[in-house]
Amino acid sequence: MTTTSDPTAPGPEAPGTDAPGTDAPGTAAPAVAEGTRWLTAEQQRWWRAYLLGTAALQDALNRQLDADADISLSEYEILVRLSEAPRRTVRMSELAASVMHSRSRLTHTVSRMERRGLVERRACEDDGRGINCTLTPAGFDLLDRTAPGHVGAVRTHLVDLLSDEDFRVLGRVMERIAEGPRED
Amino acid sequence: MTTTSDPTAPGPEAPGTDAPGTDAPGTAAPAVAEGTRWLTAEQQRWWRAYLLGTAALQDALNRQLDADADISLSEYEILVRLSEAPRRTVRMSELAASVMHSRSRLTHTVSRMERRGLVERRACEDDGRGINCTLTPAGFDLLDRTAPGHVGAVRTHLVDLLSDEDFRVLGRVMERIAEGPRED
DNA sequence: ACTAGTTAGTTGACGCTTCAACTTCGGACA
DNA sequence: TGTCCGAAGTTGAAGCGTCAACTAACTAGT
Repeated sequence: MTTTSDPTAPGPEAPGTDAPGTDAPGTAAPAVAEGTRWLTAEQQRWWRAYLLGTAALQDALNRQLDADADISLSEYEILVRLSEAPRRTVRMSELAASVMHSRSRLTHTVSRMERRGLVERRACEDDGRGINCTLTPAGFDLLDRTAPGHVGAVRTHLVDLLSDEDFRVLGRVMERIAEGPRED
Repeated sequence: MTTTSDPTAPGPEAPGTDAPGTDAPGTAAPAVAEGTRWLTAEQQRWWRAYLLGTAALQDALNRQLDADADISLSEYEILVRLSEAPRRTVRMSELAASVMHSRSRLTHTVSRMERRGLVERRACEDDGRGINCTLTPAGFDLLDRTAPGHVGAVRTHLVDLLSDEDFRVLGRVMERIAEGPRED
């Protein structure tokens, strides 16, 4: 497998059995707390697949968007949320919540997007603290041009790899994860 | 729903029906290419859940690890990979591949970890280009101390929210996603 | 009205990631 | 042997995200 360039057989000094990750440490491990509910070998496999899968998908989508429109997936998501809102306008804090960004992060991102002319900010009428973020025509055009390529990527890297049923399960599972444990 | 602070009814000028994201644009949209296979409303819902779910989980795990051990999830994964290897040693490029990081990213991360005394780098015997990365005792200790808390977080934010069957499906699905479409 | 507490949003510094450029080494082939 | 190409790693700059600190405005209790 090309990996075993090390000829040292797993002899006495070779560890590897008692390494904690998310699995149980080998039999009588030292400093490890005892009450821990480690993952089974199978669960560990799924967990690792999760980490690699999400990383791969994120990567693929980001690259596609960056190449096609010089925007990131997060920026794309912001454009989408705005495009769907009543006057293509959403308050900063709502926008932040809807894409799961911190307010700080959204401020930075929106500032960059504003510099590019994709969105505009304007003070809220009814709430002196609020700021409304609006999608500009240029921003909408960009989204419009970018959407087909993006959907294509989502399909090839995700949807088309799965049966309808699997995708449905994935979706429901993700909804539960997004909600999180009882009151986050 | 607290969101509709805007009293303007969806009248003539109010858009929102023809906004492309991953869904189909409303009826006769303008500039949108015609051949696009948009996502159905249901698929879109799952896709959005995916984005929010993965974001939430990443966040929760990173916070837990950062609070407990001042390391990120990526750093934790590196510690795990090393701890499992024959001499707690892995070549940089293999390590990068195993956690899906670019070589550059791994170099930077490992440099930081080396400064903290968690890992060490040493030239490869057999290949003049290669660099071996080894987990130090201090690094292993950190992993050892951190693992229980981390597994706990993985359980509360993921495993315990799902039935065994759902988790299995999630895992298999993620394996397919990680592999990606025919030859990446 | 006054104060305290909360919510909305921004800012700047610092840390992590990406990207392109670079160095070094190994393998193939003449 | 010399040359060429690709693989392994590193580097520094620039972009993005996080964190803590800050301003400003709403809310509430007195």
